[in-house]
Amino acid sequence: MADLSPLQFALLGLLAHQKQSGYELRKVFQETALGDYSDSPGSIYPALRKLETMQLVRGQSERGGRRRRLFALTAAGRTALTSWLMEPVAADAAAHRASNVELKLAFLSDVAPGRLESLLREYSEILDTHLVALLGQRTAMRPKLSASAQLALDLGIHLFRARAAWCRVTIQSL
Amino acid sequence: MADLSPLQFALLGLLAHQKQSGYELRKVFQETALGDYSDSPGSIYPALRKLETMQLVRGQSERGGRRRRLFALTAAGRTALTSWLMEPVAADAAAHRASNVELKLAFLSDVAPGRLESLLREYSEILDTHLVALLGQRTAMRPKLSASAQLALDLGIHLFRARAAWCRVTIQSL
DNA sequence: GTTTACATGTAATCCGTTACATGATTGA
DNA sequence: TCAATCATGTAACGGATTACATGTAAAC
Repeated sequence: MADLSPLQFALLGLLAHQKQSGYELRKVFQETALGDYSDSPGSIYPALRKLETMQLVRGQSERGGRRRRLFALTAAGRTALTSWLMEPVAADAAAHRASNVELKLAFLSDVAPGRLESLLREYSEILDTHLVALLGQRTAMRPKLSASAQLALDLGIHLFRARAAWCRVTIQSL
Repeated sequence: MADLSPLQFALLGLLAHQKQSGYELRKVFQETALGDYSDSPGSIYPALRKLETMQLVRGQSERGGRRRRLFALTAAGRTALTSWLMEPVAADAAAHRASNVELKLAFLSDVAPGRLESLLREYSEILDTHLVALLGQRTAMRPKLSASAQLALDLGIHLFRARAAWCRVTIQSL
């Protein structure tokens, strides 16, 4: 199974929710905070076509009114999306793709709602170990860092703490 | 002035601190949380060469011991770095490059320490307005979102809040 | 003397961005 | 009818990733 780009997973996730045209998908990226993808057609349409040749989505031209293509997930597409969501969080963390987890979160209910709690637990654990590493880095490098570099590191630590805290609260509330 | 990639700015910033070889720079990306750049030579060396042809850095081969090239900022390089740091934060925010600000933070003391407070203030303001937008989005879209999509949005909001809070505290402490 | 770390490079590839280009439909 | 929105595409470009490739010096 060739793995896909974050953009392609985002498209699969959105299509899992409902059939949409390229234009509609594009607007989602424009208007919401779903990853920082370009709102330009040059990214979405080629990505969709690629997913189509991989048979993960199927596009059907509507007739009547404006010409447009409605894309839907295929069974294979749903499988690909699901197995991505099921992947251990450690894989993303190892690849330094922290935001992948947050992207996954957005699509979980549509495809694999049972995965929610385990994903949060895994994420929480990864965050904790990463935090320990960052704190170690801080004490080790403190003397060598300029004042603002220390601030940058502090901000990083602060954000990881915030993530971890959010995970804990959210797990509690389940 | 052609603008540079985040990686190139990161390299300039690191070189502003001290002369270093490509190998040393590479290790910084490997070992620290400075952006999520690859630790592979395929990214750093070409980027350095490009900076060199632009005359923003100058590399000098050391003789004796191992063969290696020590890179240093040129005057033009320092100017380019400084003007990037001085750029209004709004420009980054508009380009959806939130993490650019955090990258800038890391290098501020070495080049433009006076910029620290104004940068934090600008960032803080941008974060606040962005937060308002996100909260609006949440109330507007709440009914249409799946449970996990709401969680993803919540996490996003939580992290922005954490950033904003950190800014306020840090500004206070100056 | 052989492994490990130092040190630099190139080539293939992929993918996102930017910019350009086209045309249909709706609404004022 | 004229502007705005809907809707899709392509072409050029840049830059990062991956993998490959090479060689030296230190350490054991």
